Amino acid sequence: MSCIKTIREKGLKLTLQRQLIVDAIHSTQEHLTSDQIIAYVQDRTPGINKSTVYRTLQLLEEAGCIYKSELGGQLIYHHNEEGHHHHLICRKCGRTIDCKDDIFRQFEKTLEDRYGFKATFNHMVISGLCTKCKRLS
Amino acid sequence: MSCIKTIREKGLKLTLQRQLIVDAIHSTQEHLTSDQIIAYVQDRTPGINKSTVYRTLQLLEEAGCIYKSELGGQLIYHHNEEGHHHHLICRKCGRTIDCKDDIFRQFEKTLEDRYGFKATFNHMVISGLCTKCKRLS
DNA sequence: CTTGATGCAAACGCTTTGCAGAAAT
DNA sequence: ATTTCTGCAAAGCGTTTGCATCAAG
Repeated sequence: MSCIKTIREKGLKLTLQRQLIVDAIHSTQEHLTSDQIIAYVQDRTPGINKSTVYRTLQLLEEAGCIYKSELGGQLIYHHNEEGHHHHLICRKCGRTIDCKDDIFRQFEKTLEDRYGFKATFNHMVISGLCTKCKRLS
Repeated sequence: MSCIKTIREKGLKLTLQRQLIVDAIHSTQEHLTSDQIIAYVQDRTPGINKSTVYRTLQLLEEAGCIYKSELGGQLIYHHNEEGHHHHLICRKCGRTIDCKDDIFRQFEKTLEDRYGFKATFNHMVISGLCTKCKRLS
């Protein structure tokens, strides 16, 4: 669990709260909203405060342990175990497909050729329809 | 000004407030935040209320006259004169480059081939470096 | 005259902050 | 013992809502 190691290395204190928050983020390959993280943590140890969760998420983000993105006006969090990657989210069933950074290579080239623009794709969240839902619609 | 026409056609009332808000959105090719729209409108006619602006923006969005997206945690608004299009925003100088929908065609195909995923790109905002800033960095 | 829009103030949801007490090192 | 973290409560921010009044049609 590299988050824990990072916390130690930075001389930060390793509290139960922080361990639980790190757990929550690693509990899924999908994104979590702050509410989901708060629920996970409070479910296991009632009494843990929202502000602690928000503070820890901020800390973990600054330490590079997690990513924060936006989806539908909500902030969402994801761990950073496998480096840069992206998500395809089905707007019907909500299924998330992870994909690697290299899908953007060709698209980046197109943008650079046509507009001279060097795009940066940071942990993108792309909305659409997955194979199943595409067939049904 | 097709927004005005749409308002009329829908039997909605054409007030000074609404005209000013439509003006604001057409005053630039770039995105505007709600704050910028509120400022534009109040600058010309002091006393116009925020809630009127928010209500009108919602109305115009539902009528398909404007787009709402998110950028850096903020909601941003853009008129819809030329149909679907996208923006490349330079994270250094803030310059906005408009680009047409067709830049995504090939990328869409890649996603469909590799993941069976039918992506939808709605008025995307892509961050990166423009030609000038790229050279300087 | 009728319907719909406005301004105001208050509520909203999510996130952040100041502070005193509590826990990790 | 010394930091640093926590819970609490309160404030912050952008946005939304209920309501009485006002204006467009």
